Amino acid sequence: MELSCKSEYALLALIELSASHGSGEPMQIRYIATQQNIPDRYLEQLLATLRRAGLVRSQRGAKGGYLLTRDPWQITLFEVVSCIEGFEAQSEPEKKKPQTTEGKVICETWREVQHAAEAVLQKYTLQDLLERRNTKRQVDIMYYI
Amino acid sequence: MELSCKSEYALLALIELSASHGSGEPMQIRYIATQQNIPDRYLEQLLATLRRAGLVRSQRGAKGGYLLTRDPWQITLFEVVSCIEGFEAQSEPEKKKPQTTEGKVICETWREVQHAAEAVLQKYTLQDLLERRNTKRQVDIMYYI
DNA sequence: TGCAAACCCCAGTGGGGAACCGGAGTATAA
DNA sequence: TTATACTCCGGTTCCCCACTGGGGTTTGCA
Repeated sequence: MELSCKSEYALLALIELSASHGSGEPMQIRYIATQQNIPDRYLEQLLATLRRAGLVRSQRGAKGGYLLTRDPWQITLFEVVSCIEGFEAQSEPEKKKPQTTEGKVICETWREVQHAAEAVLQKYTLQDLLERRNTKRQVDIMYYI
Repeated sequence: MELSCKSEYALLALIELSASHGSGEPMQIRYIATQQNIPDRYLEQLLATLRRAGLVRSQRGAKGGYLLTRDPWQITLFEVVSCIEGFEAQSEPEKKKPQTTEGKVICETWREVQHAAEAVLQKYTLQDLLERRNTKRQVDIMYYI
């Protein structure tokens, strides 16, 4: 039930990328890392995972960095956390524990819990997070004045 | 998003206790453990946690064992997993990380996910699990014939 | 052409928690 | 009184998360 550090970092980075997505300029790991203070060598690995999943693409060399492959409203939070957390591929034919009837009942019920959680993650996109951040910033400015 | 072994064991044990709750007879750790094949010394610790949380009570000595303190329909799955997983007491004034605006947005969104999951756990009781087990057993018997 | 800036890959480490085991102690029914 | 159960406290093993390091390779630019 806890949000892992990994997923949080990934989401933070993707929000940052979403914000500058209009410009078409790639954004560097170093910049994102200092901006959200995430350990940069760690963020590098997360971005590599996101790249392999096709959510971002990278530009190597000087003036390189990362870019979203799709627009922010086309990327759901579910895609992000499921690729980072890696909960696909449990359809492999190895996890067959000979469980009791009670075990099956619990398992089914838990699937219902998971489904409810995933439904929430499905309905939000990076765009939504970005907009919420922007309105929140507006509020902060109002208080500041 | 994964159901921990701990919670699964605890739920299995509580289903077992629910099944015999009408009799008023206490049920031994050993019996539950072999029935659901759970390591018995481990189950002991889980039951101790449940006892401290007030979900079960214990009868020491010969012919002792564990009993539910309430009827099965009065115990929600949420109570069980939250006391086993121990996610209460984060209202302590220590977890205040100076997070960015983006961090807060993610945090709020995640809370919504948690809330959706908890809602499912709130609506089911041990009674429900027990009934689902019973109907499932009926089905198994039908197939057997 | 050189070189620095960026990404890429792989291999660790260490700290903490999950899962589990053992043993000595205590309460209780028979 | 004794066998049977729970109780308490500690230790162990294993694994994974978060993080670090040390090599690369690719690329823009002076």
